[in-house]
Amino acid sequence: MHWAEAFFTDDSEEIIATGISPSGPIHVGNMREILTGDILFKASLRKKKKSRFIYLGDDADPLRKVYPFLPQSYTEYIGKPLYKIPAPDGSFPYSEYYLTPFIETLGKLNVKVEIIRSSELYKNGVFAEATKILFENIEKVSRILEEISKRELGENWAPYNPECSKCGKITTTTVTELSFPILKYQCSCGNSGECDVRTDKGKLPWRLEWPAKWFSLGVTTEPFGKDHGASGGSYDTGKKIAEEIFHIRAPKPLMFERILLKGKGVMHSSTGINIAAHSFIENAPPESLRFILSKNQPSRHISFDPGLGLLNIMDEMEKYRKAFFGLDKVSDENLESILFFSSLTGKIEKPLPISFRHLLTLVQIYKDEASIVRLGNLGDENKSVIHEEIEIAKRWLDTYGPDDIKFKLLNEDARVKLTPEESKFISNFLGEMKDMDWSPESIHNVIHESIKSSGIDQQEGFCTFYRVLIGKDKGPRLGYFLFGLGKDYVIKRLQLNA
RNA sequence: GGGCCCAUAGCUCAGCUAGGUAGAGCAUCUGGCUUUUAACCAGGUGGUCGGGGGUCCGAAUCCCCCUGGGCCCGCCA
Repeated sequence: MHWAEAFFTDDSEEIIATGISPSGPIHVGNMREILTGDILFKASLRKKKKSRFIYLGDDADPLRKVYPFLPQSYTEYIGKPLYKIPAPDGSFPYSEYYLTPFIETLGKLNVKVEIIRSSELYKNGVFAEATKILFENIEKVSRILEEISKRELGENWAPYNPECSKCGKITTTTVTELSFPILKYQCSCGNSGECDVRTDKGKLPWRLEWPAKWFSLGVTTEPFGKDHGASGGSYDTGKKIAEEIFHIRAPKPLMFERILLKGKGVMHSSTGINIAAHSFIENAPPESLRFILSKNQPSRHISFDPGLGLLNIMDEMEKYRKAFFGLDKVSDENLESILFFSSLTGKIEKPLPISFRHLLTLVQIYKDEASIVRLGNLGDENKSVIHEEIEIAKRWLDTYGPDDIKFKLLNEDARVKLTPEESKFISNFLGEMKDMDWSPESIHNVIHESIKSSGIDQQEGFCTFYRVLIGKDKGPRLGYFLFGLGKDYVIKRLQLNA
């Protein structure tokens, strides 16, 4: 059984939650969380469970540091909530600047999720009840944190970080007095003040905010990265607080491994080792990302390769699709589930009449879409899908295409040095092509005949064409290639080099 | 110091939740074919399931120990 379907063992209602901090560009590695959640959500619906799926944007988190992609001037914003500071391009606020492309990306990936900003939860008092309970049990809460996470909280610890009314930071305040719902603080900027913890004038610390979220929203299932799952980590403390303070069951956890960028290491926004999610799905087939995540077990890390590796993924996905429609064979008992969870439309898409790999060749030969459709024998059936696929193929080549898969025609007047055997072969071909039927198949046949009649090595023969036309030793299938270039063009180039 | 994940064919991985004759793709080999940006078709070879112990009629699967690799463990997320 598929991992997502095996995850649910009863028919109770599910509220599946995920959260990603919009503190920077959301990258492919971050997508594992939301897509794992989405796959679980869809699996629960398939099992006829009543379910909701929530994404919580942690926009109330403070800016931690000046990330490498930020100007140095951001030093002044460190410690302030992301939804209260400006974005790098001058727009406002910071959090929406990174949330917007992410939300667009979700749409393109067929992720239908309720989007909630944690700032709203504070503003609307949704956390008020949870906060009250935490304050009422402050002794017990701090003991749990200290015992399970094996750290000391210190004298001035409070279950709430107030925002300084003067400097706006929530990381520099020290609580001096607390009696729910009002708390007094002293800030290192010199200011002191009061704050109502039922409002958005501050924030719960992460280890309390997480279980408070479970309590306030009724979360039953939550996928999260392994960093939360370490012993003594935030899931451990959250679980205990859920059970002993809020008297609820902690959500069923699904811990997933990280996504690595092949050859580079773990994806991280702060190290620069990452691919922005919105950029990947613009420059590669979006369903490939869903396919990768639904096919792999969450517990396994994924070595992500947007170049040649992606082509293999596409080959595999096309094979799966064909197999689903009885046109190929794949021995994977989860074939149908994997395809369903990869789908961008809610149903399993038919395979296109052309592979992504072949399309990459066509878009390099032909400038106009009409020719690609004609030469690829694509028909009118999937016009808009094919249009989109062609655009993606072009962008993929520009963005991730490895050099040995790209080619450019040489200038029309370029001369290439050939051996006598090669020249003879070209001449033979020119002789034979005069009154041939100009179609990909017959071109292919004539090439083979010319190879035989000139006694040249087979591979040499093919190489000769590529050297004359694109200056490389390898290239696209010659029949289609020459056909697309046009008879006149081919004759011209060959005569010049014969 | 603590924790999690991974280890199954040359490579990438299924199979482990509920123990019952060890699987796929790629690579390789054989045969076919009018070879091309990692061609296609048919068939074959290939594994003490990391090591050791235990439970069991029976273990890749469950339990314990060990080894190797990856990752995590103040705050923040």
